[in-house]
Amino acid sequence: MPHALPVLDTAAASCCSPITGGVIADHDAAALAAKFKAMGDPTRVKLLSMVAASGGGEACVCDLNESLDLSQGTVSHHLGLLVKAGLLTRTKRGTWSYYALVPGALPALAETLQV
Amino acid sequence: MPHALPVLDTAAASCCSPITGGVIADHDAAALAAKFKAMGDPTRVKLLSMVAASGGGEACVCDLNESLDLSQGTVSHHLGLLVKAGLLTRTKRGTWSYYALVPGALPALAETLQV
DNA sequence: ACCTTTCATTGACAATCGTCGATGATTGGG
DNA sequence: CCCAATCATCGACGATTGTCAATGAAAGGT
Repeated sequence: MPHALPVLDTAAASCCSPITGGVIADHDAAALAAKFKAMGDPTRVKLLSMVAASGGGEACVCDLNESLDLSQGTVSHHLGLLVKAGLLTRTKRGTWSYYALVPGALPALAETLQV
Repeated sequence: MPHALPVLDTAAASCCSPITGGVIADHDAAALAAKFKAMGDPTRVKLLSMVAASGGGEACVCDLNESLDLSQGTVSHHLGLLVKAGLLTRTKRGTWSYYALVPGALPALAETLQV
Protein backbone atom coordinates (compact mmCIF):
# COMPACT_ATOMS: atom_id res chain seq x y z
CA MET A 1 0.00 0.00 0.00
CA PRO A 2 1.86 3.00 -1.21
CA HIS A 3 0.72 6.44 -0.33
CA ALA A 4 -0.38 5.62 3.16
CA LEU A 5 -0.78 8.76 5.16
CA PRO A 6 2.48 9.06 7.02
CA VAL A 7 1.24 11.58 9.53
CA LEU A 8 -1.52 9.34 10.72
CA ASP A 9 0.79 6.37 10.72
CA THR A 10 3.42 7.83 12.92
CA ALA A 11 0.83 9.34 15.20
CA ALA A 12 -0.72 5.95 15.70
CA ALA A 13 2.63 4.32 16.25
CA SER A 14 3.74 6.82 18.83
CA CYS A 15 0.62 6.78 20.92
CA CYS A 16 -2.18 4.44 20.28
CA SER A 17 -2.47 0.71 20.22
CA PRO A 18 -5.63 -0.05 18.29
CA ILE A 19 -8.54 -1.74 19.91
CA THR A 20 -7.92 -5.22 18.69
CA GLY A 21 -11.46 -6.46 18.57
CA GLY A 22 -14.09 -7.94 20.76
CA VAL A 23 -15.38 -4.56 21.78
CA ILE A 24 -18.94 -4.79 22.92
CA ALA A 25 -21.71 -3.40 20.74
CA ASP A 26 -23.70 -0.41 21.90
CA HIS A 27 -26.88 -2.38 22.33
CA ASP A 28 -25.21 -5.06 24.40
CA ALA A 29 -23.41 -2.48 26.50
CA ALA A 30 -26.71 -0.86 27.35
CA ALA A 31 -28.33 -4.17 28.23
CA LEU A 32 -25.43 -5.21 30.42
CA ALA A 33 -25.25 -1.84 32.11
CA ALA A 34 -28.95 -1.99 32.94
CA LYS A 35 -28.48 -5.25 34.83
CA PHE A 36 -25.37 -4.07 36.62
CA LYS A 37 -27.11 -0.85 37.50
CA ALA A 38 -29.89 -2.85 39.10
CA MET A 39 -27.27 -4.51 41.28
CA GLY A 40 -25.53 -1.25 42.06
CA ASP A 41 -27.27 -0.66 45.35
CA PRO A 42 -26.48 -2.33 48.69
CA THR A 43 -30.13 -2.95 49.46
CA ARG A 44 -30.70 -4.71 46.17
CA VAL A 45 -27.57 -6.81 46.59
CA LYS A 46 -28.88 -7.92 49.94
CA LEU A 47 -32.28 -8.65 48.46
CA LEU A 48 -30.75 -10.81 45.75
CA SER A 49 -28.68 -12.59 48.35
CA MET A 50 -31.68 -13.22 50.55
CA VAL A 51 -33.73 -14.60 47.71
CA ALA A 52 -30.85 -16.77 46.54
CA ALA A 53 -30.30 -18.10 50.04
CA SER A 54 -33.94 -18.66 50.91
CA GLY A 55 -35.29 -22.16 51.02
CA GLY A 56 -36.83 -23.30 47.77
CA GLY A 57 -35.41 -20.33 45.95
CA GLU A 58 -38.41 -18.25 46.91
CA ALA A 59 -38.74 -15.47 49.43
CA CYS A 60 -41.80 -13.70 50.74
CA VAL A 61 -41.80 -9.94 51.04
CA CYS A 62 -42.64 -10.23 54.71
CA ASP A 63 -39.26 -11.87 55.25
CA LEU A 64 -37.32 -9.42 53.15
CA ASN A 65 -39.03 -6.44 54.64
CA GLU A 66 -38.39 -7.03 58.27
CA SER A 67 -34.65 -7.58 57.99
CA LEU A 68 -33.90 -4.47 56.04
CA ASP A 69 -34.75 -1.49 58.23
CA LEU A 70 -36.43 0.30 55.38
CA SER A 71 -40.01 1.26 54.78
CA GLN A 72 -42.23 -1.31 53.13
CA GLY A 73 -42.75 0.88 50.10
CA THR A 74 -39.02 1.28 49.57
CA VAL A 75 -38.38 -2.45 49.68
CA SER A 76 -41.20 -3.01 47.23
CA HIS A 77 -39.66 -0.42 44.96
CA HIS A 78 -36.27 -2.14 45.01
CA LEU A 79 -37.86 -5.50 44.30
CA GLY A 80 -39.73 -3.97 41.40
CA LEU A 81 -36.47 -2.71 39.93
CA LEU A 82 -34.90 -6.16 40.21
CA VAL A 83 -37.89 -7.65 38.43
CA LYS A 84 -37.75 -5.04 35.71
CA ALA A 85 -34.05 -5.76 35.24
CA GLY A 86 -34.85 -9.42 34.61
CA LEU A 87 -33.14 -10.70 37.74
CA LEU A 88 -36.18 -11.65 39.86
CA THR A 89 -39.64 -12.99 39.20
CA ARG A 90 -42.71 -12.15 41.20
CA THR A 91 -45.57 -14.55 41.92
CA LYS A 92 -48.62 -13.67 43.96
CA ARG A 93 -50.13 -16.48 45.97
CA GLY A 94 -53.05 -15.41 48.05
CA THR A 95 -52.17 -12.28 49.94
CA TRP A 96 -48.44 -12.83 49.70
CA SER A 97 -45.90 -12.06 47.03
CA TYR A 98 -42.99 -14.37 46.46
CA TYR A 99 -39.82 -13.43 44.68
CA ALA A 100 -37.42 -15.86 43.03
CA LEU A 101 -34.27 -15.62 40.96
CA VAL A 102 -34.73 -15.71 37.20
CA PRO A 103 -33.07 -19.03 36.33
CA GLY A 104 -29.70 -18.48 34.79
CA ALA A 105 -29.75 -14.71 34.95
CA LEU A 106 -26.87 -14.32 37.39
CA PRO A 107 -24.70 -17.03 35.79
CA ALA A 108 -25.23 -15.35 32.42
CA LEU A 109 -23.98 -12.11 33.88
CA ALA A 110 -21.02 -13.90 35.43
CA GLU A 111 -20.15 -15.22 32.00
CA THR A 112 -19.74 -11.74 30.63
CA LEU A 113 -17.10 -11.03 33.26
CA GLN A 114 -14.90 -14.00 32.55
CA VAL A 115 -11.67 -13.62 30.71
CA MET B 1 -39.40 -28.86 71.86
CA PRO B 2 -42.54 -28.39 73.82
CA HIS B 3 -43.93 -24.97 74.47
CA ALA B 4 -42.99 -23.53 71.16
CA LEU B 5 -44.95 -20.40 70.51
CA PRO B 6 -47.87 -21.61 68.44
CA VAL B 7 -48.86 -18.23 67.10
CA LEU B 8 -45.44 -17.56 65.71
CA ASP B 9 -45.21 -21.09 64.43
CA THR B 10 -48.39 -21.08 62.47
CA ALA B 11 -47.70 -17.61 61.18
CA ALA B 12 -44.35 -18.75 59.90
CA ALA B 13 -45.83 -21.86 58.39
CA SER B 14 -48.58 -19.99 56.61
CA CYS B 15 -46.42 -17.31 55.12
CA CYS B 16 -42.75 -17.18 55.54
CA SER B 17 -39.97 -19.52 54.67
CA PRO B 18 -37.00 -18.44 56.75
CA ILE B 19 -33.87 -17.19 55.11
CA THR B 20 -31.82 -20.31 55.34
CA GLY B 21 -28.39 -18.79 55.51
CA GLY B 22 -25.67 -17.47 53.34
CA VAL B 23 -27.13 -13.99 53.33
CA ILE B 24 -24.49 -11.46 52.53
CA ALA B 25 -23.19 -9.16 55.28
CA ASP B 26 -23.89 -5.46 55.14
CA HIS B 27 -20.28 -4.56 54.54
CA ASP B 28 -19.89 -7.01 51.70
CA ALA B 29 -23.16 -5.92 50.15
CA ALA B 30 -21.94 -2.34 50.07
CA ALA B 31 -18.60 -3.32 48.56
CA LEU B 32 -20.23 -5.44 45.90
CA ALA B 33 -22.82 -2.81 45.10
CA ALA B 34 -20.09 -0.20 44.63
CA LYS B 35 -18.43 -2.29 41.94
CA PHE B 36 -21.67 -3.12 40.20
CA LYS B 37 -22.66 0.49 40.36
CA ALA B 38 -19.45 1.42 38.58
CA MET B 39 -20.46 -0.97 35.81
CA GLY B 40 -24.01 0.30 35.72
CA ASP B 41 -23.47 2.72 32.87
CA PRO B 42 -23.27 1.88 29.16
CA THR B 43 -20.27 4.13 28.61
CA ARG B 44 -18.33 2.47 31.39
CA VAL B 45 -19.22 -1.00 30.15
CA LYS B 46 -17.87 -0.04 26.76
CA LEU B 47 -14.73 1.39 28.35
CA LEU B 48 -14.11 -1.82 30.25
CA SER B 49 -14.69 -3.80 27.09
CA MET B 50 -12.29 -1.65 25.11
CA VAL B 51 -9.57 -1.93 27.70
CA ALA B 52 -10.08 -5.68 27.98
CA ALA B 53 -9.94 -6.09 24.21
CA SER B 54 -7.00 -3.78 23.61
CA GLY B 55 -3.66 -5.25 22.74
CA GLY B 56 -1.43 -5.80 25.73
CA GLY B 57 -4.30 -5.18 28.09
CA GLU B 58 -3.62 -1.48 27.99
CA ALA B 59 -5.51 1.31 26.31
CA CYS B 60 -4.63 4.94 25.82
CA VAL B 61 -7.20 7.61 26.46
CA CYS B 62 -6.78 8.91 22.93
CA ASP B 63 -8.21 5.61 21.66
CA LEU B 64 -11.04 5.46 24.11
CA ASN B 65 -11.99 9.04 23.61
CA GLU B 66 -12.44 9.12 19.89
CA SER B 67 -14.75 6.12 19.65
CA LEU B 68 -17.19 7.29 22.24
CA ASP B 69 -18.82 10.48 20.97
CA LEU B 70 -18.52 12.13 24.35
CA SER B 71 -16.51 15.07 25.54
CA GLN B 72 -12.98 14.37 26.69
CA GLY B 73 -13.76 15.47 30.20
CA THR B 74 -16.69 13.11 30.45
CA VAL B 75 -14.64 10.12 29.34
CA SER B 76 -11.95 11.02 31.84
CA HIS B 77 -14.59 11.18 34.54
CA HIS B 78 -15.89 7.73 33.71
CA LEU B 79 -12.38 6.31 33.70
CA GLY B 80 -11.76 7.88 37.07
CA LEU B 81 -14.84 6.18 38.47
CA LEU B 82 -13.68 2.81 37.18
CA VAL B 83 -10.29 3.35 38.81
CA LYS B 84 -11.89 4.38 42.08
CA ALA B 85 -14.04 1.26 41.98
CA GLY B 86 -10.93 -0.89 41.73
CA LEU B 87 -11.62 -2.13 38.22
CA LEU B 88 -8.99 -0.21 36.26
CA THR B 89 -5.48 1.06 36.89
CA ARG B 90 -4.02 4.22 35.48
CA THR B 91 -0.40 4.69 34.46
CA LYS B 92 1.02 7.87 33.01
CA ARG B 93 3.83 7.46 30.52
CA GLY B 94 5.02 10.70 29.07
CA THR B 95 2.07 12.73 27.93
CA TRP B 96 -0.24 9.78 27.67
CA SER B 97 -2.33 7.92 30.19
CA TYR B 98 -2.85 4.20 29.88
CA TYR B 99 -5.61 2.25 31.52
CA ALA B 100 -5.55 -1.45 32.25
CA LEU B 101 -7.80 -3.96 33.99
CA VAL B 102 -7.02 -4.65 37.63
CA PRO B 103 -5.89 -8.29 37.48
CA GLY B 104 -8.57 -10.60 38.76
CA ALA B 105 -11.10 -7.92 39.54
CA LEU B 106 -13.71 -8.98 37.02
CA PRO B 107 -13.31 -12.73 37.66
CA ALA B 108 -13.70 -12.06 41.37
CA LEU B 109 -16.96 -10.31 40.66
CA ALA B 110 -18.06 -13.15 38.43
CA GLU B 111 -17.42 -15.53 41.31
CA THR B 112 -19.97 -13.76 43.48
CA LEU B 113 -22.63 -14.40 40.84
CA GLN B 114 -22.14 -18.12 40.53
CA VAL B 115 -24.57 -20.51 42.07
C1' DA C 1 11.28 30.27 26.53
C1' DC C 2 7.16 29.46 24.10
C1' DC C 3 3.55 26.75 22.25
C1' DT C 4 1.07 22.36 21.56
C1' DT C 5 -0.66 18.15 23.01
C1' DT C 6 -2.66 15.18 26.45
C1' DC C 7 -5.46 14.55 30.13
C1' DA C 8 -7.52 15.62 34.85
C1' DT C 9 -10.35 18.82 37.41
C1' DT C 10 -13.81 22.33 38.21
C1' DG C 11 -18.42 24.56 38.11
C1' DA C 12 -22.88 24.29 36.51
C1' DC C 13 -27.09 22.21 35.03
C1' DA C 14 -30.90 18.90 34.10
C1' DA C 15 -32.09 14.24 35.04
C1' DT C 16 -32.27 10.29 37.77
C1' DC C 17 -32.25 7.91 42.27
C1' DG C 18 -33.33 6.39 47.08
C1' DT C 19 -36.26 7.28 50.57
C1' DC C 20 -40.49 8.26 53.07
C1' DG C 21 -45.38 8.83 54.10
C1' DA C 22 -49.80 8.17 52.32
C1' DT C 23 -52.94 6.04 49.40
C1' DG C 24 -54.80 2.25 46.54
C1' DA C 25 -55.87 -2.64 45.25
C1' DT C 26 -56.60 -7.56 46.46
C1' DT C 27 -57.15 -11.14 49.25
C1' DG C 28 -58.80 -13.70 53.35
C1' DG C 29 -61.44 -14.03 57.54
C1' DG C 30 -65.20 -13.02 60.86
C1' DC D 1 -70.57 -7.17 54.40
C1' DC D 2 -67.03 -5.06 56.64
C1' DC D 3 -62.45 -5.30 58.54
C1' DA D 4 -57.57 -6.51 58.70
C1' DA D 5 -53.46 -7.78 56.35
C1' DT D 6 -50.27 -7.71 52.47
C1' DC D 7 -48.08 -5.39 49.09
C1' DA D 8 -47.83 -2.06 44.96
C1' DT D 9 -48.11 2.66 43.55
C1' DC D 10 -48.06 7.70 43.96
C1' DG D 11 -46.27 12.38 45.21
C1' DA D 12 -42.68 14.69 47.17
C1' DC D 13 -38.07 15.67 48.86
C1' DG D 14 -33.00 15.90 49.09
C1' DA D 15 -28.94 13.68 47.16
C1' DT D 16 -26.43 11.78 43.54
C1' DT D 17 -25.35 11.30 38.59
C1' DG D 18 -24.02 12.18 33.64
C1' DT D 19 -22.86 15.67 30.74
C1' DC D 20 -20.66 19.80 28.92
C1' DA D 21 -17.67 23.91 28.48
C1' DA D 22 -13.91 25.92 30.53
C1' DT D 23 -9.84 25.84 33.09
C1' DG D 24 -5.59 23.79 35.06
C1' DA D 25 -1.28 20.83 35.05
C1' DA D 26 2.44 18.54 33.14
C1' DA D 27 5.17 16.86 29.48
C1' DG D 28 7.42 17.34 24.57
C1' DG D 29 8.82 19.63 20.70
C1' DT D 30 10.71 23.77 18.33
